[in-house]
Amino acid sequence: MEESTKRKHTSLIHELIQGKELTKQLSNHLVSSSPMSHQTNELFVEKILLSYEKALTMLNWGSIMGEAKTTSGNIMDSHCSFTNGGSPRSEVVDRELEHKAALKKRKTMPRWTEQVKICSRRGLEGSLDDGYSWRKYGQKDILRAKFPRGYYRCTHRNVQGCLATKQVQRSDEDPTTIEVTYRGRHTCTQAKHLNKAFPSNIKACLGENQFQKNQPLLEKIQQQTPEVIFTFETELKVKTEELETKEDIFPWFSFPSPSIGSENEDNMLPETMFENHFMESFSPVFLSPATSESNPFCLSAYHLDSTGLLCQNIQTSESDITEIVSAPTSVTKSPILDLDILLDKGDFDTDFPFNIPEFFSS
DNA sequence: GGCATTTGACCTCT
DNA sequence: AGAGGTCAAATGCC
Repeated sequence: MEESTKRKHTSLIHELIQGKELTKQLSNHLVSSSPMSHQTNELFVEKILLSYEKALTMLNWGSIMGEAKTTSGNIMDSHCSFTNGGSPRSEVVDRELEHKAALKKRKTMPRWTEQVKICSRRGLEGSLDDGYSWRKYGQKDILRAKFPRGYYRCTHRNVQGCLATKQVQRSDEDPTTIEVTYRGRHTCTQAKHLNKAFPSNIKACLGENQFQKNQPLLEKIQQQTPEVIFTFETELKVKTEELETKEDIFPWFSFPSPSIGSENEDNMLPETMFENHFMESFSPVFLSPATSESNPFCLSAYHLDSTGLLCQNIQTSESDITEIVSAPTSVTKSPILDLDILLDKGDFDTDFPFNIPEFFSS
C-alpha cells in the first residue's frame, strides 16, 4: 500500500476510535449518577459528530476515487483510467464500465421498506415527503398489483452523485398504506442539512413549507405531548432486506476497527456495508435525535438494544424523554398519527391519485 | 429557460 | 420470455 493511502487509513482509524471513545464517555456519563449538563452532552455529541464527519469525509473521498476501480473488476488495479485523460474510445469504455459498476453497486445497496400510512389531509404527497427531495424517473405497472409503482431517485444525483432511490407503491390490501422501499443512503448534502429542529414525521406530513410555517405551533405541541407522540410507535413497519443478522444491520455497534485497520482486505467490512450502514448510522442524522429522518437504521438501533446508549438517554430526565423519544419514534411511527392529534379524523380521501389539501394553509 | 413529470423504449435478471 | 428497473425524449409547469 502506498504511503499516502496508509496515512489516510491511519487517520481514518484514529477518527473512528476517537468517536468510539467519545461515545463510550458519553455513555458512561449518561448512566452515572451524576447527571451531565445539557451543554456537556451537546459538547460530547459535537465532538463525536466531528470525528465521524472527518472519517466520513475520508471515506467519501476514498469511495469516490475508488468506486469505479473497486466495482468494475480489473480496473481496480489500474489507476490509469482515472489519471489518464484517455482517448475518446477509452472514455466510452470507461463510461460503460462506470455505468455497469453503478448498476452493480445499486444492486448491492441495502434495501429496506417502510410502510407509511397516508396522511389524512396531505394525502400521498404528504406521506411521501420524508425530508429528502426526490425526482420521479419512472412508473411501472406491476404484475398483480392494483397500483403502479413509482420510481424516485435523489434530486442531487447528477450534481452530487447521490445514488439513493426509493420505490413507492400503494398497498393492495390497504389502500391507505403505501410501501416505500428505499435503496442506498443519501450521500448528498441534504442528508446533512436537513432541518434538525423537528422530527421528520411531522415534517413529512406537513410538507416542508407548511412545516416551516407552523413550526412554533408544532414545537409547542411536541413539548406538550411527548407521551402522545410516543404512543404511536408501532404504526410504521420497517423491513430490512438482504440484511440477515443483527450484526449485518447494526455493524456500527461493534466498531470493528481492527478489521478496518487491517491491511488484509478480506477482513475489511464489505464496502457497501461499511458505507451504507455504518455511515448512515453515524451521520449527524443519526446522532441528532431530531434529525432521525426516515432512516430505518436509526429506528432499529433504538429498538435493537434496550440497554443501548440511546435508551440510556431515555432514562435521564423527563425533558430528555420528550426530545429523545419523540425523535426516534418519528421514524417508527406513521406520519399520519401525530397529525391526527391535530386534525379531526375522517375526511379521508382514498381516491387515487390523492387530493392534497393544504394543511394549515390559511 | 430550467426543472419535474410522464411514458414508451430499452436493459437486466431470472 | 416476461417482469422489474432505468433511461431519455417529450411534455408540462412555474
